[in-house]
Amino acid sequence: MNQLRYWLLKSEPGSFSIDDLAACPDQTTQWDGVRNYQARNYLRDRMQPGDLGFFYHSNCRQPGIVGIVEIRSAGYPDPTAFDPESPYFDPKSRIDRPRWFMVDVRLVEKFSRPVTLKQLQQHREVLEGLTLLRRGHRLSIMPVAPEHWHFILSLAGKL
DNA sequence: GCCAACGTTGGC
DNA sequence: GCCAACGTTGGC
Repeated sequence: MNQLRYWLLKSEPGSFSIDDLAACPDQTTQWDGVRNYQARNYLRDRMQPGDLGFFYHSNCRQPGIVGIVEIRSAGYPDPTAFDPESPYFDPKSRIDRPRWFMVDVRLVEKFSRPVTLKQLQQHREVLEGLTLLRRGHRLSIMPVAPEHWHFILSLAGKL
């Protein structure tokens, strides 16, 4: 078994919030629709069942980390790319040569007290190198260093 | 392979 | 709604 990793997964609560995840059967969903190559590489090559991730709400009134999810599968081809009816359809992704990947994600817990982006920014020194805090970052899937993971957990009152 | 134009992201 | 930052596209 490889070392488990930590992640941060962004979602716009207007389209899919942590409450939406909580409402899913088995509190599990397919994390589909990722259309960025770097994020794709993480999904396809790095994520493994048992990894944990922060669920981050972006592009909303109060951006921040709202809970924890568990990665429940390795990466596998994202079928929405093959579906002409899907907003995520990509004709360049073919069944025999899939371009986009996804994983299954299950809710572990929703924080009673989210860790806001503002809070994270107040600890720039400790969180040095956290991709989320880098200027102009746009990755929707990013790795989180173990020390950052634990520090953020402490901000959430979980340690 | 360069690079300008364009579309998207996402905090504010 | 603004706009800076970024990724992608496509002409050359």
